[in-house]
Amino acid sequence: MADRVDMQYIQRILKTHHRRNHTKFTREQLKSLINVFNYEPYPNYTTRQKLALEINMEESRIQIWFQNRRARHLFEKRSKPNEALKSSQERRQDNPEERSQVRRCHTYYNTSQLCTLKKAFKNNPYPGIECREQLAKEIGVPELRIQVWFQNRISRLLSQVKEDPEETTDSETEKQESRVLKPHEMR
DNA sequence: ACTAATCTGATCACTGCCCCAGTGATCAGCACATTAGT
Repeated sequence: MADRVDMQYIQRILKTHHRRNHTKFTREQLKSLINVFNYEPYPNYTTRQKLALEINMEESRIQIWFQNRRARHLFEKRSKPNEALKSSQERRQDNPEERSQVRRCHTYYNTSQLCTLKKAFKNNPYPGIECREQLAKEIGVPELRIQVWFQNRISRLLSQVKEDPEETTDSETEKQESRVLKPHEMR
């Protein structure tokens, strides 16, 4: 019985799990991105926004590009440890100015927005791009903030389940959330 | 094959409340994260 319920759950998620379109950067955009990366591999929000305007690309795509670029760079440089990128923590220790560096403004969700997000999470903890965009439009928050909200929520739920797998609750919502499957377990 | 997109877990940063829990933002990923579009 439980297996059948899970299958329905999995099928529903797979059906609605769509990725964002693959972004194709132009040669000029890549040139600008690489230039910035070479002297600032950890650009703050202000820098990313400025760059976004400059190359006419969403700031969220730029943030992801830098994450992927750092991952490749760190992988390539692992054989030469002294050339590795400094972590953000190390950089902050080196440079007190870094401590006041601009992070993106904290997003505050009101009760109604949170209610919508929680309802959506209950229905599908791994929403695809269409679903996230619809939610973003519905509650008036950028799509990437929705993605981060879901990432934090699933992450905290999974670590909570790991910490106390025996935990049982009477709440139907929590019961449903506690049987969340990881994406690779769905395939 | 290359690389953008996504996921997980850890940690930072800030808020509201009174010392720490809650939560959004950011980051790495080490038998070198995985998945999927081009």
